[in-house]
Amino acid sequence: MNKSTDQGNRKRILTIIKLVPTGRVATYGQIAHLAGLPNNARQVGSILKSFSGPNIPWFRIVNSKGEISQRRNESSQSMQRDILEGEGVRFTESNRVDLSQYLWKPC
DNA sequence: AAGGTGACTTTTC
DNA sequence: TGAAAAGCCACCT
Repeated sequence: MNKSTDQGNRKRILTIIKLVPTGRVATYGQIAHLAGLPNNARQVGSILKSFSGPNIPWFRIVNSKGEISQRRNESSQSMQRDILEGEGVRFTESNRVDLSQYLWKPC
């Protein structure tokens, strides 16, 4: 495996994220799995942290509990929730989304 | 080069 | 049910 492979993984992950439709969410692990990196959920978060480009619906990625992951700078967290609610995603009283309802199921 | 870190997940109690 | 621990792996010091 060479250097270009790693960058290819990054590109693959971003490509998958772009496929998540409006009003739906996906988990870090799910994205990693679809990108062919089954045990690299953490890397998905790592990439989203460093790369915030256009056309990347980063806000549709939540953790396995259906909640918005905690981060150093919490400014983007409230923004993430606002955007999702704007797309019709409802949050429970425990600040989680119902994955059985909103989780993206690729066909 | 070796050890710490983190926008995670799964298992264990 | 839920908190805590263990597992994981690319990145950064």
